[in-house]
Amino acid sequence: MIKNKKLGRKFYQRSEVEEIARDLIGKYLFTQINNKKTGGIIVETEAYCGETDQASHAYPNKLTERTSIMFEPGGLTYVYLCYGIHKLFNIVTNQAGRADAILVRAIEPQFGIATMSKRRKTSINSTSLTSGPGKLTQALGIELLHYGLPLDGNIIWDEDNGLDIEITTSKRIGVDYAGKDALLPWRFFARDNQWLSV
DNA sequence: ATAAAGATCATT
DNA sequence: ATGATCTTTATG
Repeated sequence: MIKNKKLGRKFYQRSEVEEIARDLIGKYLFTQINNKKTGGIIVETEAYCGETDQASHAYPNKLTERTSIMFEPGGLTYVYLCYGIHKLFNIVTNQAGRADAILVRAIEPQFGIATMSKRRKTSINSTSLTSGPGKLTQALGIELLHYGLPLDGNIIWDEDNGLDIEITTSKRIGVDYAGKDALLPWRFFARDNQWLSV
């Protein structure tokens, strides 16, 4: 019997962002938007640390209108527009004043698949349904207006479950501008999963 | 007020 | 490989 449970503040407010990014693999991510519940299993994440990590929007503790939410306590969303086209979904972590966040890069679709394929304009069993950071936000209905929402179970939230998944790491995708930090092994993904990005 | 740069994706 | 597309940020 699998017991589902929303993840609490304690989970997100730990100080090691890469540890949380790893722990998120295998958890559920849900949205309830326009009266449609959609979601799946997180299979790929990336950790970003605002204080030390040149790849982070908040490096080096850079406070702007966009990054301000990252300085809030963990358990909020950070949504931003990438390349003028795609909305990327992040989860803010750590304590107030620590600008860490985790980019969710791929999920394995599980709930509301018909709704997701309609939003994506892809066939219902297409492997490109949620296999990338811009794709999953489109499938889940996440928009810029969802910036700063708490992951409290009303609109966007995570749930624990009984899954035990083998996790692999690599350098992060698309952050070659980050110098030395581009090589950090801060991308986490479920091994041999068909719903990964790229 | 303007310019440059993207944590990507679909198409060629 | 390349083009799309537009917000955010920095600079003048």
